[in-house]
Amino acid sequence: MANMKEIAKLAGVSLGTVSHVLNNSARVREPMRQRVLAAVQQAGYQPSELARGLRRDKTNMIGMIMPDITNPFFPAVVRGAEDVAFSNGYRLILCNTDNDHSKELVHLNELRSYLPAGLIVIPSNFSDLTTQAESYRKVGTGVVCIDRLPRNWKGDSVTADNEDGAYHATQQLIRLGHTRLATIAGPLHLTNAKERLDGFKRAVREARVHLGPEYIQETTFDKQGGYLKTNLLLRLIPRPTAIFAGNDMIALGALLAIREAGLHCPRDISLMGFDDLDLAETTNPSLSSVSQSGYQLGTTAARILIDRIQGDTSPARHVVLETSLHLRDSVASPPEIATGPSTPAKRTRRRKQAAATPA
Amino acid sequence: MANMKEIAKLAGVSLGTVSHVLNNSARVREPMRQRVLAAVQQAGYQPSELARGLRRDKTNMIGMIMPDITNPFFPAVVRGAEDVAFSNGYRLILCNTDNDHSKELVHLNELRSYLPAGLIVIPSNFSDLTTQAESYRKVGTGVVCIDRLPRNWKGDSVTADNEDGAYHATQQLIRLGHTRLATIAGPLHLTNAKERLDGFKRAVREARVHLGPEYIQETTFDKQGGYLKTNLLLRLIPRPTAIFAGNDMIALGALLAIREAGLHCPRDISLMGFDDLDLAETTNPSLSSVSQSGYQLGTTAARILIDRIQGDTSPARHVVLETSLHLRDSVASPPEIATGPSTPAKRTRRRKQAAATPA
DNA sequence: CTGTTTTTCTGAAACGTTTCATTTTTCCGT
DNA sequence: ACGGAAAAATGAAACGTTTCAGAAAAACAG
Repeated sequence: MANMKEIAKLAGVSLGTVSHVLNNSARVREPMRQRVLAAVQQAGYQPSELARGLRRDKTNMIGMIMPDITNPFFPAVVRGAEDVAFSNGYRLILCNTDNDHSKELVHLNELRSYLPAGLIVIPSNFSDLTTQAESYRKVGTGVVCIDRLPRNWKGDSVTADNEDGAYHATQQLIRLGHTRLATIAGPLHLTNAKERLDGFKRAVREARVHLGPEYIQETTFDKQGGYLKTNLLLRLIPRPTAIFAGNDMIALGALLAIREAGLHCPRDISLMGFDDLDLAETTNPSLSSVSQSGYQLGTTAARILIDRIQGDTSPARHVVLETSLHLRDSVASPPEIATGPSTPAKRTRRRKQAAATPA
Repeated sequence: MANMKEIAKLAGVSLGTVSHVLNNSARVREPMRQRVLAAVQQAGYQPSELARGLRRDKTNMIGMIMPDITNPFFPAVVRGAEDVAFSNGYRLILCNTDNDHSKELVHLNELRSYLPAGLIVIPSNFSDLTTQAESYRKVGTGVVCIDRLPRNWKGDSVTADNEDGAYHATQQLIRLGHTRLATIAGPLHLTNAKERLDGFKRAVREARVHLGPEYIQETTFDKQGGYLKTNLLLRLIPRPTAIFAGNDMIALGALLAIREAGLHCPRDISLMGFDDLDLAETTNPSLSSVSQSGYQLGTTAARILIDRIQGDTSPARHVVLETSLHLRDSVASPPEIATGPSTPAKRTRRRKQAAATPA
């Protein structure tokens, strides 16, 4: 491929001038500028990002580190990030950690040798990101953390309003008449799982409903976890009439367990999920869920990162995205109260606006 | 970050020696080698991939170009590719084309400036990949094409055995007694959609079933397409008793249309999908589908690419992966033949082994 | 016109590697 | 112990940019 030297010769100018034209790094008089541009055009010249990165000590690549692209919530996040990154001239390097913090560490270290402009990270379990990000920041590389935060995270972050979403979802169950509530939370060392449980608890507390500890289960964020814990919950006496699941995968497992137990959702038991994955509307019954926009998570993170790259040095931003409640067929009034066919109409309730908390 | 010069000084050797130790590019006596390794260890040195790529005229990045990571079939492909790429020291750069060939072209061009070691591409609609790949290959960059092939593709490829999968799925419907078959194919300019239709037709022909052209519909690979075309099919007289959908998204739309028409699947009409997405087992009824491994598609492509990078110059390989039939609740015998509760047991039938066709 | 200031342009150094032609060291046979 | 061959180590050039100090050109004031 052509290089700058050839362009310089072709345009009859010096190397430096070509560079200045290409980067607007100095005034160049119009006729000369045009000659350069013409030569670039003619040769189909593209600057080498490698040489550029080497010289500038920074490339236009953004490392995206996440647990597993195969998890149905994450692709939208990646897509969001890629869209704004690409349109600003940045490329995404994808890394899967499988929620293993040592694998995360490996990625974090190896990415250094590419001098990425920034990092977008969905931290793994027990992530040590806080320390690592410090060392990245020292060399001027931004790191923004999304979806969930590692211990002591002080940097930029974008998350959903998990507490609020869970609170309103639970409140809705209570409003329908449920008093025997249960929840299956995700791993509580993850901030998002913890916040959702907190929201659930707040709604329960405010409604002055008493709940034995056995009605609050913790498990992994997957179908199997939901299945096993639901089997436990279904054996409790009295049996819960509504389950709030920490995410849709858990809810899916719960649905399976409910069906296997010969029970019927929502007649015998209501079910609420979190994330509002695509599959929520195709299950049987369709799954009510707290909706959060993965895409927006991604775009927002990329936006912040690019701002930082371009010199924004304001204090750490903590963007919290609104959620909305998506009611479908999996929730209804509890058996004792049920009045005829009690499937509430599909509807969506908006939550508070996204809030950016500077400092 | 430390560079080679510092390591050289630290170890008391020359720059070249450090490089030779790191790359095994020349014999270095053991004591010296040890001193270098120790210095590397001590300084936590990592070679700059930028400098390395610049000098070698090739990086260890692999460009992965696909329509949309948000399409539920693709994340597994990416994951497969990333797994074998990463474990061989390569990184994945992700690009979405939205099935737009001009966007694909942009990506193809911009990726050049990173000197990627190779490209894995799921071509967009009307892709001009064949031409582009030629110019990449000229500079020693491998390109492997997966899932579907652009016009005149002669290079390495990995695809599923679409024809065979569709053939056996259709055969199964026929075996159950269906004679009024219909299919909703994907966009027929895509090779995979075309092959699936071919398989369908072959099974129909072999069974000596006659099918009017109105029983064969073409649409986009999405829910909406399936929904609309199913509405058409349901109005035909006689109404088809089984629909083979070009993929699971189309099947999903079909399911919706069937339900809305007041019909019941599989009692009134059987439905078969393709891809066997995760959601196939959570729909109501669960969806029978031709299963193909996206993950394997990804790993195989990456494997081939890395072989090429390491100097494999054998003729183009065309790997065709087996599919398997995943029967669930959405298929049963047609109404006229039905004998009691006719839900066939869940089972999986293996198809022929993966075949590599060297040239 | 001339000297000064301002603007534009140039050329070389530097970024951190790999690689190749040389030099230095080691090894071996006599 | 010596000379020559083989092996090991070295140093500089090159990859394609950006950037900086300085040269050249233009603009301006008197």
